Amino acid sequence: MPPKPKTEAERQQLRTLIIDAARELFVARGVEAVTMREIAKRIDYSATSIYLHFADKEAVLRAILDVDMLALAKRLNTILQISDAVERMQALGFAYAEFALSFPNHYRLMFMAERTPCDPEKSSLQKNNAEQDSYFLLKTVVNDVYLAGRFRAELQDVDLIAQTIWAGIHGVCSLEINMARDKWVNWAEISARLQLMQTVLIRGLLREPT
Amino acid sequence: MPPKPKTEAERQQLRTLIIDAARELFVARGVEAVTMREIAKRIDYSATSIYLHFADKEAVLRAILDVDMLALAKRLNTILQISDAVERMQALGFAYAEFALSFPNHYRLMFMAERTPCDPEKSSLQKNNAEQDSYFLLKTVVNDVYLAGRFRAELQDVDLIAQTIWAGIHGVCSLEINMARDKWVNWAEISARLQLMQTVLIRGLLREPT
DNA sequence: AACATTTACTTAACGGTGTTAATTTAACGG
DNA sequence: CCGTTAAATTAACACCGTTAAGTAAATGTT
Repeated sequence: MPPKPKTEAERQQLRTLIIDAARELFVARGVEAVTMREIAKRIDYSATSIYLHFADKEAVLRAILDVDMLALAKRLNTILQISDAVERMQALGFAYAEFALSFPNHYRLMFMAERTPCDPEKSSLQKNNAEQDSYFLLKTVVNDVYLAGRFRAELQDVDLIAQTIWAGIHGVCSLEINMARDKWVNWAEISARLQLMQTVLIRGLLREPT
Repeated sequence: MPPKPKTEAERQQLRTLIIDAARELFVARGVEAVTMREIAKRIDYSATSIYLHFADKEAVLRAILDVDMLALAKRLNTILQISDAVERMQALGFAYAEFALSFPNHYRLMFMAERTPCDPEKSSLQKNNAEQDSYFLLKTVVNDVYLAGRFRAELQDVDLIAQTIWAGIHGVCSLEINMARDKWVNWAEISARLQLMQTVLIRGLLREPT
């Protein structure tokens, strides 16, 4: 039974209703496995109604990722209360990994699934705002360590350092998410793998005296 | 026009014809985007003929991965000619990354795409044979470094060390493959990222003197 | 030599997909 | 009070993976 006029607030409400239903299903069973009809059923609408709010399935996914990137950034920002720069950097790695391993399907959507590249222009998130942009937060945290003169002398590119740390932690998490059920490899405990990666990153990047 | 009898060799030939056509398409455009009808057209058969040789699309993919895992192992084995254990270990990392970055869609199928876990029972590859099992090759190479007493004293688990190296290299490669087109991040050169990861791994894992 | 059987393959068809077009229903502005 | 418009629906399209049913050629048996 379709009534007519809808305030902008109501439209937005329905948008987030769709996003939340879709996320729950995507996370539980993967994007490809979930149908538009299924998402619609979940919120008692017809499948075609979704197209009044999103261009296509991909657009629903993008909207979800935008919201979740913000959630990740918010979560990671809690480490800013740590005063020591190096400790803060390590804590960021652990917080990131905790997110990835707590919500593996989430993480897969965000950082492992094939997708069209994310354009800052088209995102609702503000780039270079640490509260919304997790990469910028990482860069900031790395930069603090850099300014404290704790990195090895030859390491002068903060982006390069940040990307190496990201790669290390992401490597551990993504292998865990994708391959850890594989019987082929005799996997060590994920906590041990994560801890060793952190240690290796710190030892490999910081100056010798502690 | 269907003739009747086919030798086992001919059956096998058709199997690899299907595999090769499917791989080419999968690698070019991703598994989901390629249809069975398309694979069939490529080799001038009807779509249903594929089902005479494979249970379903997933089975075609598995067969491809089996072949390609072997190809990767073969490629990586060339590093065994290097005599120094530490150099050999580094060379393995570079060779692995070269494979991943040269055949990104291949690599995605093998190590990044969601898939049912790989069971050694059902694979044609021999586990713990360095010529076919790349993880075993890595473990062997790591073990040589271990036996040479080059790792830090507290590192006693060869699997853990191997998995950390794998995670580091995989992290660099998978971020490159999935995210490097992303305008959000100011990416450093991939060669610099790979080199720094190698350096960090070596510094983080090996004993101090050299 | 004739014929039933088996094999390799094809076309037809099924249920389901993302998406678009056409249609209905309800509230608003005049 | 009625046409317009917005929100929703149902119908429909082209295509997907897969299965069922059908067809043609080589074989083994008689």
